Amino acid sequence: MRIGELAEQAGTSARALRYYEQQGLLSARRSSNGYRDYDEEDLRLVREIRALLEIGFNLEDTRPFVECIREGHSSGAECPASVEVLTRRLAEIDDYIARLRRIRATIVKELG
Amino acid sequence: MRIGELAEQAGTSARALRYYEQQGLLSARRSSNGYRDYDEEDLRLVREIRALLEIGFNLEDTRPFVECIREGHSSGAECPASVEVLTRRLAEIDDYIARLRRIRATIVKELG
DNA sequence: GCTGGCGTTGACATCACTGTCAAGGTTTAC
DNA sequence: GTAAACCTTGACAGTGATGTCAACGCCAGC
Repeated sequence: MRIGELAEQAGTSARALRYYEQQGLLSARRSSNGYRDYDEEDLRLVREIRALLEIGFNLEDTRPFVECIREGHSSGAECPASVEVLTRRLAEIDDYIARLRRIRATIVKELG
Repeated sequence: MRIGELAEQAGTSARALRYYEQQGLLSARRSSNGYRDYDEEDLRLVREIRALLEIGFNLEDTRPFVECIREGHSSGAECPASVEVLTRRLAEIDDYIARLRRIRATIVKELG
């Protein structure tokens, strides 16, 4: 499939896919005319990336998941490096929630 | 007081203060040599700005607070426009905390 | 064979705030 | 009187992911 279709299926843009490729997260065979050519595995990969981005990871954080899938695992979260990223992010979220709670209390006091 | 001292007292940089001025949040008398000259009121103003930035507001959001203080109120949060900003931010925080909780649950499940 | 829609690369724009540098003027301390 | 430390303005850099535009190539339908 070509880049436009992959983008649509994965809910993103061709521009974003080219960027992921530039960052080494995605690679594409080329058709004889130079067009990028993707398969179902690429679709799974991009969907994993998008899902992670949507919950607040940055692109670099998605790398272990991508590599995990490339190594043949069905879920990107099955590899130690991915687990480490998940664990770290979990701690960040807990910290952030705590911080937001403090800020919330400050605002409520201001409003009170 | 001059810009360097104000920056230090307010815990920021001269660069940032010039930026606030450029954005119309801060104004400065000029000494005969062209140097910016600030007083205690400016210090209060900048501290208010910094406090708001630190709890996640952007510069534009601080404008109502700054104007509130300029109008003579002792706290920037005393004016209706400021209250509106605080209320909006409170709702955003609540939404964000809820979202983070959902993300947290997702991650915990992944790690499961 | 033309038009429209897709693809290609490369480059610049965005947001918000700040760092940093250049090239110069001023003040302070010795 | 000179060096260090401050000030001035203006401009460019960088973050992260993506939008957007330019200038061009390819292909399908009519």
